[in-house]
Amino acid sequence: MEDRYKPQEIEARWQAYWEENEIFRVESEGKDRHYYCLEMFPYPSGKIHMGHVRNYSIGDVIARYKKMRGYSVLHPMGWDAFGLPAENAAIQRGIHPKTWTIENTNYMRAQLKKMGFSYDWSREVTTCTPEYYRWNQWFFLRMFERGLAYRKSSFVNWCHSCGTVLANEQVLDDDRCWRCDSRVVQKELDQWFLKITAYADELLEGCEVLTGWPERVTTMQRNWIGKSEGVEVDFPVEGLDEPLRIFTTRPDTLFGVTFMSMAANHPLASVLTGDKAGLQRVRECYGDIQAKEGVFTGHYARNPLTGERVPIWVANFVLMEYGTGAVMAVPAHDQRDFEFGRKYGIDVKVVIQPEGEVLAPATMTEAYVDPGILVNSSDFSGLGSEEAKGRIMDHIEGQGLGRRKLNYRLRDWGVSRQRYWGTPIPIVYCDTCGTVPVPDEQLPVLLPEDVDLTGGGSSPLARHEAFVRVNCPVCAKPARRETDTMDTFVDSSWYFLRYTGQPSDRPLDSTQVSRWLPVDQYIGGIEHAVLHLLYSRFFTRVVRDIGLMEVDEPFRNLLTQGMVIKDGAKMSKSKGNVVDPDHLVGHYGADTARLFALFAAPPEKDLEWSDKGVEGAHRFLHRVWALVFRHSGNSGEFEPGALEGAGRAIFRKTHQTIKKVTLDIDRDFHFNTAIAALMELTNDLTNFSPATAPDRGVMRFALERLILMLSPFAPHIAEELWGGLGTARTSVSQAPWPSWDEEAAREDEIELVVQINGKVRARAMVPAETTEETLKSIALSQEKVVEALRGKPPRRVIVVKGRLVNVVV
RNA sequence: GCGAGAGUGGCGGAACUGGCAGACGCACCAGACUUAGGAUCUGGCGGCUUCGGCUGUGGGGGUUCGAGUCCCCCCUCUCGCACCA
Repeated sequence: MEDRYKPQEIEARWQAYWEENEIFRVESEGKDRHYYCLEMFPYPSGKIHMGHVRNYSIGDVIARYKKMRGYSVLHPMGWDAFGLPAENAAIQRGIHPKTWTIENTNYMRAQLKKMGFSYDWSREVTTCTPEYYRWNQWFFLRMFERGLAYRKSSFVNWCHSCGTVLANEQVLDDDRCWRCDSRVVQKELDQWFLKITAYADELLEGCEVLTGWPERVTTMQRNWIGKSEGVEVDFPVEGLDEPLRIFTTRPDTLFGVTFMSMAANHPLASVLTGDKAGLQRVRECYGDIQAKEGVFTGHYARNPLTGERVPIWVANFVLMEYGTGAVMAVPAHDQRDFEFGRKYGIDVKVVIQPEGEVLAPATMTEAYVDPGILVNSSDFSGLGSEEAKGRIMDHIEGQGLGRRKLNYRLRDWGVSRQRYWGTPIPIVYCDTCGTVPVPDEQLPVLLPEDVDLTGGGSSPLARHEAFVRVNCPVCAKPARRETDTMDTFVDSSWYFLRYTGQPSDRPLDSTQVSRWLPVDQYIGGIEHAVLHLLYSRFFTRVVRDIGLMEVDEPFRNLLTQGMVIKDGAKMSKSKGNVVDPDHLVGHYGADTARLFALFAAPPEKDLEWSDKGVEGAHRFLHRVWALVFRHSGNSGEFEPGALEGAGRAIFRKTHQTIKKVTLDIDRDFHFNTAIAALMELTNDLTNFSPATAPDRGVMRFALERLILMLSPFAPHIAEELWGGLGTARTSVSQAPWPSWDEEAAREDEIELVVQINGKVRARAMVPAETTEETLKSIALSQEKVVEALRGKPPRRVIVVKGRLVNVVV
């Protein structure tokens, strides 16, 4: 073995070895223990960045560790390869999106291989290939059959200059297009939707069983789904046949209604309101969080419970998107209604009194929104507000005035994109037959390659005559294809199923899915807390209901890694604080890059990048190399029970380190402290000079275990050192993870801390098994303790076995 | 505003069920080897100190023999949601 650590010379060699010997290929057969370790696949934007390095280093440690623990590990990688940047590159640089994408995947695959990640590349998935996206189409058709994919008119973000729809996240803060900076407008278009709301309840309830997910992620999903239980009530409108329907979660305040308010874009708003200028004024501050603007319609409604006549207003803060677009207003018990009512001089009627207090409309400064006792509420007066909710809802339903209703914040998922680089939606429009699904046997609907992307205006596919023209699958008359493509979140909603098996005639291999799913550990960024992770949970249930598998939840455990930041800010080109993984790997090697990414912070926290810290990680690897080199020829027999002195201490430290590293990985993947423990062991070994044969044996024993434990973090150097230790062996990645012996790890001496009144005053080395009585007498005989006691007996003595004695004087 | 999380040396971060605060690494200081050091090795490294100690985990109070850890109040920061009726 070389005397100096030269990562550039060894890393490529081991990468080739792993590849040639298919070390990380996982078999599909066998009844062994298996483990599915998955990291979010990247968008092939060109090069991997530090976020990828960190994400994939975390996953790789887990995968390699589980493999050493005897699991069959499925650890795949692929490409989220459809998407907008490919089209932009085409427009800006004249490269075809496919060429651009494939070139990027080739480059990035090479980068990932240079990082030494243990992927089973035979399972690679690329979503922009017909072999993959035909199954997007297949799933879409199954959803269409079930009424889960439907078309409706809806408002979208539209950029005139780019001639296309923008996703919400592609619209900048001031309503400008992220690409061309022109104004984005709302435009009504026919769009395809997937009916995720049909699963709203199940997705919500599923959050309960996701105990392996960070709580904040399930909380965000719960909030996103936004279920609320309430009641819909019809308020008759004077002079109108049609009642005004409202939704409320506070039926207990129904007796306190003093006006009604509706959204400015409510269908009745323009019908009822005479003051068109006022209506326009309200409309202009629709959704403005500061404002409380309203206009009186001139009409009145009748409270169906009380018969009271209440004015109907249009208010800017009432949203058409939620509930029925109209609300009953209770100024006494709703802060918005209170502010609105004050501004426009509307009555406040108190119907809930807090205990031990009496609210009066004249003196209230804010709405009382908490529970209390009902007053002025007919037969319901005197009830607690929580109880009253149920009773009043019963009454409303019994009288036929309304019905209980669940409302969700969650909207159906709009998947239409007026883009080229995506999955064509497999639908044909026929003048005779209407909306016709493309038959399965005609899939895939291929994305044509000869398109004009530079034209602007309409979507590229809509301009592609040969694509658009088609004969109707039902009546064979000329018809037109749907020219929208699918949101790329469709691609990423089921790719983890496709990794388990890639049959050419079916979307997935049910046997393999049931073998591997759910994913044991999923690792990725928090930015997908709702979007990708919610869509995948939805898709998984659809695939289940189609009958292809029995999985409910796709990801059993989720680890959301923190951002990589530098100089206090997220790495970005515009801030000029990016670290290029290529340079890093070229200079220090992949092992150093991995080690630092794992050492500098626990995975779920943000990681502050430090060039100096990287050098520290690099130095550590040099020290390990030098240590192994120095002792590579050493060996010797030893009897653990017979060890003494330094040799015994090293033996114990080795067992302690195995224990700590194993538990740190198993409990929360705290690699930073695991690596710190390996550094400690290395420091101890560096200071250990074995002089006897048993000592040399202990050194070798310790080095072997050090290398085994280092291997998931820094696999290349571990392979090389494993070989450097001499005897013929297989790849270190195929060696079993070391185990520890509690007995051997136990300290035989401890430093007893002696406190007086809780302050450390003395220390003494004592055998670890010393009894409490003896510890007490040792403590009391300490010079400082004797001084402090001055002959008097201690007030109290607390003995913590194996740790300390506190003498209270 | 609501919800969640976090505040520990110059920095990143350790500290299991309350029991030696600051592991490990970085930076820094001193020394060794050197023509040289931005290489390597050794040692030191929270603050104050009359060298006995004192003090210290955002601030204040409390429980306890003992609090970074538990309880109450306050401050700051980060993230998420933000008129959801």
